[in-house]
Amino acid sequence: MRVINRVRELRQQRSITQVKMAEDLAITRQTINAIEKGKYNPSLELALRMLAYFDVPMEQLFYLEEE
Amino acid sequence: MRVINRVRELRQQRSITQVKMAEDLAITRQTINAIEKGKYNPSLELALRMLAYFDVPMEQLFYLEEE
DNA sequence: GTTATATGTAAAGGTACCTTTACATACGGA
DNA sequence: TCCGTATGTAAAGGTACCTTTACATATAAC
Repeated sequence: MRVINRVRELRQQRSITQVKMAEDLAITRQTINAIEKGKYNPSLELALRMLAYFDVPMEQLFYLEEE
Repeated sequence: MRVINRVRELRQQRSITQVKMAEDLAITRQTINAIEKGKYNPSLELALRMLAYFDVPMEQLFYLEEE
């Protein structure tokens, strides 16, 4: 059960750079990049902050891959 | 920005024990207990599995405490 | 062709998450 | 009382998350 994320898609839809998003969320650019590249999942807290940032419900940003 | 969770409330509403919930989710009872007691937050993956388990949207199980 | 912007990646370190193993308290029923 | 069930908690170990620092490539503008 992997977690799929659409961070890159939503970020690019809004024409936001990794740098700006990192600043806005008070985290590092490397963290954004690693999450977009699927290196690891964000913590629940960071995931919730990203939902608020993009103003979307969970299922539009993170969801479980079934198998 | 703390994460608030209502795991205990939803679990008890459904009359499910920590033991059964842990078995159903294939995790340990200690993990359920620690999360209910606020010792730490679940990973995003486990949080998503709990949403599916209780069949509720994110905001009914986990949300950010504002301040 | 140099500069600025955006992104990719890596190593090292700290903390959070989750496990296994173990012991403990509280409660209800036989 | 004794037993079974439910819950609380602790220590030790492994992996995941996130940081700081650093260097790297690609592109577009001037």
